Amino acid sequence: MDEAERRERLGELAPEKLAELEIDDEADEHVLPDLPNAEAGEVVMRAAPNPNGPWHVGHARMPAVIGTYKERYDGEFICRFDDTDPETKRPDLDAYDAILEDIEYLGFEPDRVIRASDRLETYYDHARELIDLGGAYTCSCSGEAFSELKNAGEACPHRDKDVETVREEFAAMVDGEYGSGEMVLRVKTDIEHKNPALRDWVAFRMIDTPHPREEASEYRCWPMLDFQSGVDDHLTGVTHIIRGIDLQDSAKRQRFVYDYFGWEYPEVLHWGHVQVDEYDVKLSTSTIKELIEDGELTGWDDPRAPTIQSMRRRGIQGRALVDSMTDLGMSTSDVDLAMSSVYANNRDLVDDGANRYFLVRDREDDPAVELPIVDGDAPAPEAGHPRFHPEHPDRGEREVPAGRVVVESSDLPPEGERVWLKGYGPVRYEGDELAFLDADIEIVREGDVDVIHWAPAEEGLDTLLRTVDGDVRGIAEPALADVDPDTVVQFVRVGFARIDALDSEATDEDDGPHGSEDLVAYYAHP
RNA sequence: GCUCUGGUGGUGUAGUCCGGCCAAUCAUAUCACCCUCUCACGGUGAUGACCUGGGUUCGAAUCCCAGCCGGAGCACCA
Repeated sequence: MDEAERRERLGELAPEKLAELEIDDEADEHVLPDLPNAEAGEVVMRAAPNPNGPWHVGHARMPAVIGTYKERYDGEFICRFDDTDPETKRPDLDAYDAILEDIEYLGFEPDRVIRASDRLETYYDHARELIDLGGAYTCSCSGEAFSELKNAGEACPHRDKDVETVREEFAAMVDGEYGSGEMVLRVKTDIEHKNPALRDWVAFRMIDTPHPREEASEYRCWPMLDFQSGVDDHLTGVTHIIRGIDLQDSAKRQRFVYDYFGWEYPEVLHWGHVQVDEYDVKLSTSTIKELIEDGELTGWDDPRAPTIQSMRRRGIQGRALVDSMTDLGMSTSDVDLAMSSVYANNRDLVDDGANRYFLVRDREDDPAVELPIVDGDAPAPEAGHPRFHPEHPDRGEREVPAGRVVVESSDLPPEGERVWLKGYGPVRYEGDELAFLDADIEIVREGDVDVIHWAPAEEGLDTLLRTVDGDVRGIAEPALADVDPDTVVQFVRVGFARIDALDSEATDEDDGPHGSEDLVAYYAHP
């Protein structure tokens, strides 16, 4: 009796028990904890990426979690680009759209997309208001000088300037009359606060480098994250903020501004950093960017890169990544995401749809060997006919021409022993040929004979399989030529892969496509 | 140094607020077996964890104290 039947029986015998079971099921789907003080229809959350590059897999967590809560609470999902540093975290103009595409691939669509660099006047207005409230002062101390005073809990001489002067100096900042480092606007908090991180922090500073977006290129006076983000969260009606533990003090800093304005601070949740196993590459936009610039990686979608674009090119569905991310929960400690969990989720999603094909790999430590199939105790058929999918006979069978074939050398039995070519039949390995045998599938069922995959030597497709661990060459069966690019297939006994192209374009990579391949595929996982 | 913050199997997670139903949940991983033209899927089983030490209590993963270990902030980065 399978699960469905069991439930049906239970429904007849004890309906109330079945109802309990179903309630439990529903609870299971809520992997994430409830949001504090959340009311359906009134939850607003935002992802606030810095557009300094396309996303790595760790970035999937924010849209995954926000998107999941949005669905649960019928809330709103804002994507706000916090692009207020034209210099050290300089925005990459292509990254805005790349990030939006990454979000779409994950299966979400932001209800609103905004850019902080469009909103400078708003921040200036709030700064002026804050100055009038006596909550901010212009300061020309050097960073080091102020830091020393701050650590000693002492105010700098600028702290007591009269509002009029502050107003004028801030206007001069906005007008770009100071150079980088000459003047900042500080929020007046508590210079003796026991946590030094909260003492009179910088709200605006001067940056000489123009912003890469043309619309914002004239501005020189830029808000710091805590000011900009704090103002925007309030103005856009954000009710729940999720941020990393690196921003643990942000809420405490921003509360000073909220208090000046009489605003109510949103609920805040923090979570730890995500690391991903299986990659040598650090999960960091700038590191990946450097590797690409140095030619160590071919691009953001290099299969060896721990990026969203790479996942996508490998045929891993966004949903699989999202499920793994929500499984991570909301813990404040750092977590390691096991890629095997993403793969397990993806397998659930693609196994049923992925048709089966043969790819014989030709690796240095396990080369493909080419052998003719000859008549043995029985005449050798001209072709094999394996199913497209073991559980879907209705999808039909492929035709794999026999004659001269290739197999992976480690699959070959000892000389004189038998092996079953999947979808074709039994052969005996005779050193330089494979002799077709008069035997039926019983020899396999008895356990004496292994079943292996194979491909025709002549009609086979010269294939490049790009994997996390580097490129693998091989020969694939010709039926793959009829598969549309972007289809996810399973290479029998190898793993799932996405068909990338049916003819390759040459690259200047050491090991990349030479342009002669008939097929390029990206490996997903076993 | 100062200030936050956290520690449940290899990984993630439930349980911790309001001690007993927890000799600890679920998933993944690994191994074995079953199924199978031997991959994958599916099924069965096994492996494997409450950071340490005290205390409170009839009873502690849960409460208290100390220690150990980890992460973060103290930027004119986000």
